[in-house]
Amino acid sequence: MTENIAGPPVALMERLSFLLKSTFALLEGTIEPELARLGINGREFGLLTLIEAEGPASQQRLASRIGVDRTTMVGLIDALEEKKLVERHRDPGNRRAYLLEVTAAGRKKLRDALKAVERAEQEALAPLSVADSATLTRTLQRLVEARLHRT
Amino acid sequence: MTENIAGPPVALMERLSFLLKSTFALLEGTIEPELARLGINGREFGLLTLIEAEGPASQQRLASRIGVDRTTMVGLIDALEEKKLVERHRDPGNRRAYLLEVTAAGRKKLRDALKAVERAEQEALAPLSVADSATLTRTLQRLVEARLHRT
DNA sequence: ACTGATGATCAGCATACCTGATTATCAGCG
DNA sequence: CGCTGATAATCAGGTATGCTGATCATCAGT
Repeated sequence: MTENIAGPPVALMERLSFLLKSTFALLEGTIEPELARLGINGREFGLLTLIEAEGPASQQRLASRIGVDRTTMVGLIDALEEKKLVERHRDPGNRRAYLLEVTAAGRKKLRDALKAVERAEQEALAPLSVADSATLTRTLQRLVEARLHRT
Repeated sequence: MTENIAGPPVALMERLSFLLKSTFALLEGTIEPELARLGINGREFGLLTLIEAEGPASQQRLASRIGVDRTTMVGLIDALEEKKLVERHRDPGNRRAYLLEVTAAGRKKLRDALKAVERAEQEALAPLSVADSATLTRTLQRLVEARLHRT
């Protein structure tokens, strides 16, 4: 009954980093195809979410919020702008910077994508009870928040 | 009291994929420097763990166990072999394949690395109670295992 | 006006990973 | 035996990604 038919060995199943990486990969495998049908990817979804939540903000400010390099952000915004989901507006109070804003189409896309992501998350969490899913989310939130307060 | 001083916006803190990725990054940031002092990285640690657990096995068999491409495995084993931590032995029963084995030095390295990893994990989990940490690990294990049984 | 800092951008480099082809070996079958 | 198709490892090449350092425009303070 305790065979090890397939999958990783027991030793790795004890390693938190392996579990986190595997679980993330599992979730990504569900989410990315869904988002691809909407013409975006997971990172773009996250960035859209961020821009909408943070209101108009500069690229560097947004980049620092999600741990993306400033030079990488250029390409990400390029892609979103080409898809007419966000717009670069010069900041009148600081003409070096842009104020990034989500377009109406971007908000629509975000709503659709959010539905898809939530569906994918629920599917990925299907093996767990609702209570256990909620506990998992809260536990991870605590870890991420604790990290911020330490830095 | 509910200010949002820094860190990601509330909207992203609800997204499981974001939480998993962030938590993994957090853990990696602790583990990798520790392993670097031993001259290996996280992936090599995982591979060493796997080879020791799975006994002598072929590259492709091991690769499939951790979701690594067969061509990527070549370079990984090259690096471990150069460090004298594993050895390629031709399989006498199948001279196309190698049987990979952990050397004595590799086992020693693995023991040291395991200690470092466990220390880093405990540090990363410090914000949680021991019970909550155990729950987190078990929950993630259930998700990963459920995935295997579905495939 | 001059100086140092900042926001966005770009060129160039390194890394990582996969696709497809190659070589050696195997197993099965006439 | 000697084919034939499959398999293990490898390598060459392309692609994607992300970073470092430099550049240009702008700002803030003197």
